[in-house]
Amino acid sequence: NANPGSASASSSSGAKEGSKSGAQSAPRTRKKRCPYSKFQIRELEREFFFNVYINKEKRLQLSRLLNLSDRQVKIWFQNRRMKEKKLSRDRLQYFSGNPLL
Amino acid sequence: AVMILRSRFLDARRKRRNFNKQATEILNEYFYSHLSNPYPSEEAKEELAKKCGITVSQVSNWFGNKRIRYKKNIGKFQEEANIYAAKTAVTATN
DNA sequence: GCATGATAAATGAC
DNA sequence: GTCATTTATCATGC
Repeated sequence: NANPGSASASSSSGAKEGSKSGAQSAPRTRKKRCPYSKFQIRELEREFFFNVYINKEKRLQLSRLLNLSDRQVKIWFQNRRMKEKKLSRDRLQYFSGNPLL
Repeated sequence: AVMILRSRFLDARRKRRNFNKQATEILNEYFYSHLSNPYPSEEAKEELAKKCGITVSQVSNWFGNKRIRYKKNIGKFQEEANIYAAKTAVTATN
């Protein structure tokens, strides 16, 4: 898997786009999608259960624990909220067809 | 009990079933007749979903997959493109 | 064994 | 912030 979840971390901080000064790099290469580990998902879901919106403080704390960037944690919560909304829509449609079971 | 239903529902989400041939025909017909801009509006998606007997999300999924897989290998879809191009041409003349 | 539909990271418009 | 989307990955069908 080569996930940064357990201990062999190398991604988050290291893979930053080095476009501070100097030559402005070409159309910034899109970050390759890397699935998160079970541990990372569990912790993210745990926090999501308590509050769907995470504050900056807990975000930084969680990002350090999971070896993810704060941006990654922020985006994960955004995507997770969208997922929850879609699940609600699907559930609604699902139970609308069946009176009960 | 609720949790059981929920977990069963979540598991069933990814149980994939292929669309029937008619639905695929409709989707492909729209895709190849809008090849320059294969982005159906929300209203168009709803209409396609209705005609295909699937959900709007499934229509979005289909177009998302179709766009990238077409772009990634146009040659593989050339034959398919020609078929639907001819089909739309026939319907246009009628 | 790939084709195909659905989901998970990541981006960008607004 | 939402939300449509891109891209890779997953899980299944056949």
